[in-house]
Amino acid sequence: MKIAGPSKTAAERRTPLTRDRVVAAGIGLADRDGIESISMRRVAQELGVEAMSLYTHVRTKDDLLDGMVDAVIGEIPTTAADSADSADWKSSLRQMSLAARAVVLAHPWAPQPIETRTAPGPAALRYINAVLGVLREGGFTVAQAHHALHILGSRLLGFTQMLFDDSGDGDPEAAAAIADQLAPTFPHVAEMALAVAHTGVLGPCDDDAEFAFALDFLLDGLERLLQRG
Amino acid sequence: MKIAGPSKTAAERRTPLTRDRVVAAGIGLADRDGIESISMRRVAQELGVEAMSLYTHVRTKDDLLDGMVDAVIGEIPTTAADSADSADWKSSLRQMSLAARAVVLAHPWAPQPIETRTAPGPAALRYINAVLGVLREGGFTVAQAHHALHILGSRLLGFTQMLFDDSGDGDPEAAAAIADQLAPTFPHVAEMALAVAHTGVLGPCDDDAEFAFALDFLLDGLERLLQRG
DNA sequence: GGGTGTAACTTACGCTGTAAGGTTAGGCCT
DNA sequence: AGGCCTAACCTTACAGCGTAAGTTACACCC
Repeated sequence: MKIAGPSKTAAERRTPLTRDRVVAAGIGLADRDGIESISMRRVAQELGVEAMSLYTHVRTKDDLLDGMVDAVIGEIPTTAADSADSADWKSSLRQMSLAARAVVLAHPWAPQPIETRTAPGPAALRYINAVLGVLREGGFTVAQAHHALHILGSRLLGFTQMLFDDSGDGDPEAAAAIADQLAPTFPHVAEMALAVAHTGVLGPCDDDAEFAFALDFLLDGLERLLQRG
Repeated sequence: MKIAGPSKTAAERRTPLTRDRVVAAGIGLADRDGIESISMRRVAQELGVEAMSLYTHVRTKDDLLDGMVDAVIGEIPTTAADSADSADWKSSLRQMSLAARAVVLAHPWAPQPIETRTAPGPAALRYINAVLGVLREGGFTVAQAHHALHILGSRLLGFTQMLFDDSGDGDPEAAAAIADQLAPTFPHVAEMALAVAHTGVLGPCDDDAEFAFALDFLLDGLERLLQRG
């Protein structure tokens, strides 16, 4: 039974679903509520649609995650790779890593699904290709570039995953209490926790410094690798 | 209604559940069927018990994962940290990383839950404490040791997570086909894929070499960091 | 033997991903 | 105009998930 009325075109009734719109809705939801909130029903709800409708545009939930990951990686600019000065591979890679980090900071949920992907999407390939291009034109052999890729590892994608989260919550007093508790059994851990709290790890600010330090450390090492031949 | 019969003690009827037994069952299941097969019902089944019974010994599923992760980390020997020769921090760390890698290879599912933990368990603290001890006694300042921890990152726990899995499946012909397909759009990726396949990445064997190379690269860098002061 | 404590079981709820099939609307051909 | 095709979207259903709440069975102590 259908109620008679002025019929509307599909476009009028709703903007049509597409893979891009589904993926974008997933990214928006993850940005807002975290990666764990991603379910087919929630994403569909975000689009004013039923869960099963998504399957017209996305093969499985994993395919949706693939899309989200690749879209995020696609946000990373690779313009630094286009520098004419091939001797400047170091600052190109530095720029690219920092750009990647900026994107990841905007999508803090991204590292987890990135690390569980099995195959790189087109955007990931494009990015890796750009990195390899910088290295090769900078004088690295194929084998050296391969090593560099392993060494820079996740930092090329902008994240440092720590053994544990040491970005203190900014409360030196609480840190001191924790350190006191740890001291008898784990003196070195306590010592570091205290020091980190004292010297003022102020959230993302000092994490940035730590990221930059580690990145430069690695790039300097690669430079020596290159010079050594 | 109860059928009369010779009553048995709880111990006779079944070996009683404990947190350790639950955790061990989880590890065994994950070793066999992968981390994705871990569900309260499956783990319970492994123990001949109902799912809800696990909650007597484990607060939530996440607590179970915490336990599994910490038990695995607890398998890593830290004897290398007890070396009397404090100048030999480099080989101590090398030994500890390789030992960690051996443990992780025995539990390939471990990296994923490790990376999603938020707080380190006792075994993790013990391990980190041992690493920091080696660094401090080797002459590193607290700040330097902190940097070293960030730089060695996941390698201290024995894993290299790659941007994508480049351990070719050992079929140079297939690799060549893939490379041909990639070449027009991603020439540098294709080049590397071909090279990796040619020079014979033979599965875990060459992954070991790659891991060792990256590890030594980092340790050498740390040594210079130490000497520079 | 009655009370207490503990460990295991049972039931139930609201989620999940997705298979199978139903409905609707527009485009195209005769 | 009538009929069919196709694509998009919806409905229903199922097996599995984590876990809250309530129940039972037994060991032990007074």
